[in-house]
Amino acid sequence: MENTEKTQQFIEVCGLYFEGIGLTRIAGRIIGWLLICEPPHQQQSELVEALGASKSSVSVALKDLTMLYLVERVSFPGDRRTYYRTAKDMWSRSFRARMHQLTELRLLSERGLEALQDATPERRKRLSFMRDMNGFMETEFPRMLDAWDKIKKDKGYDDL
Amino acid sequence: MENTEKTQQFIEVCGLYFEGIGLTRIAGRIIGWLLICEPPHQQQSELVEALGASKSSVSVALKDLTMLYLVERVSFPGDRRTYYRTAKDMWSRSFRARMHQLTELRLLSERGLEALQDATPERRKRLSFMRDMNGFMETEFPRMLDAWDKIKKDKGYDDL
DNA sequence: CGGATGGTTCGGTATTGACCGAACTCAACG
DNA sequence: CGTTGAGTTCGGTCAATACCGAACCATCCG
Repeated sequence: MENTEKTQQFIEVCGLYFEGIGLTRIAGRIIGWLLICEPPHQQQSELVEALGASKSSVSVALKDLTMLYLVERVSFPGDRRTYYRTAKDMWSRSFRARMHQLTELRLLSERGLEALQDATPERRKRLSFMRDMNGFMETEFPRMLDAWDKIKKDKGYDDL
Repeated sequence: MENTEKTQQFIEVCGLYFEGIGLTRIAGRIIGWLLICEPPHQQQSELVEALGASKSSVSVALKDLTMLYLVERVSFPGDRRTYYRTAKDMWSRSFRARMHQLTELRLLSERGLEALQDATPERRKRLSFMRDMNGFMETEFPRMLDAWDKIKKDKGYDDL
C-alpha cells in the first residue's frame, strides 16, 4: 500500500498522542494506521511492514488494544489468517472509559468523607463538592452519549 | 495534625489515582492531603512532615501542581511564608483539560483527512466520524460545565 | 513427514523519570 | 556580620517498561 509523507506523519502524531494518554507509542501508531489503511482490516505482518516495528511489539500491542476494545479481530471464511481493524465502538468505548474515571473520583471522595466522618461540615466541604460535581457529571455524561448516538445515525455513521 | 489510619489510606489511594492519570504519586498524595487537612492551607514543611516525602520532591511536585492550576499559593499579611491549598477551580480546570483532549483528537482526525484528501469518501469515513464525534462532544461539554455551575451555586459551593 | 507461514513468548537492553539527599541560594533577624 | 529557616536545584540511584531479536509453538500444505 502506498504511504505518503503526510500519512507517515499522521501515524507518528497518532503514536505520540496515544502514548500521551497511557498507551504505548506502537499501539498508537497501529491505531493511526488502522484509521487510514485500505482495506480497513490488516494482518500483523502488514502492520509490521507498514510501521517498521518488530513482530513481537506488534503482537503484544495488538493484544493490548484488543483487550481495551479499541481494535477487533476479524476473520474471513476460507482464510485462516487473522485480521485487525479499529473496533466498531472504539470511540464511545473510550468515552465510557473516561466516564469511569469520574466514578473513580467520586468513590475517592466518598472514601475521604468516610475518613472525615466526625469532622466539621466546613472541613468536609472540599470532599462533598468533589463528590457532588463528579456525581453530576456521571449522570450527564451518558445523556451526551445518547444524544450523539441519535445524530450519528442521521449522519450515516451507523456502521461505525 | 492528627492522622488516622483512614486518612492515611485516603492519601495513598489519591496518590495512586493521580499517578494513574499522569501526575506523580507524590503530587497525588499532596492533593489528597490538601483535600482533607485542617487548616486547608499548608506550608511545604508541613507537607513534608505529613507525607514523609523529601523536601525536594515536595518542592518540585508543588511547582508542577501550581503550573497545572490544581494547587494555588497563598500568603498572609505579616507572615512571609508561603502556603498551598487546593485551587479554587481545580475540578472544572481538570474537566477543561480533559475537554482539550477532545480538541486534540479532532485536530488529529483533521490532519488525517488532509492526508487522505484524494481518497474515497468510504476510506475517509473512519476519520470523518472521529472528527464529527469529537466536534460534537467539544460543543456539548461546555454546556455540561455551565449547567453544573448553576447547580453549584444553589448547593452553596460558591467558594470552591 | 518436512517446510513454510503466522503468531506468541522470553530475555535482555536501553530509556525514562520519580524520588531522595546534599549542596546551594536567599531573606530576615540576632 | 553569622545564623537560622524556607525553598530550589543538582547528581545519582533505583524501578518501571517499551521495544527488539531470537527462540519457540501451531497449523496448514507439498
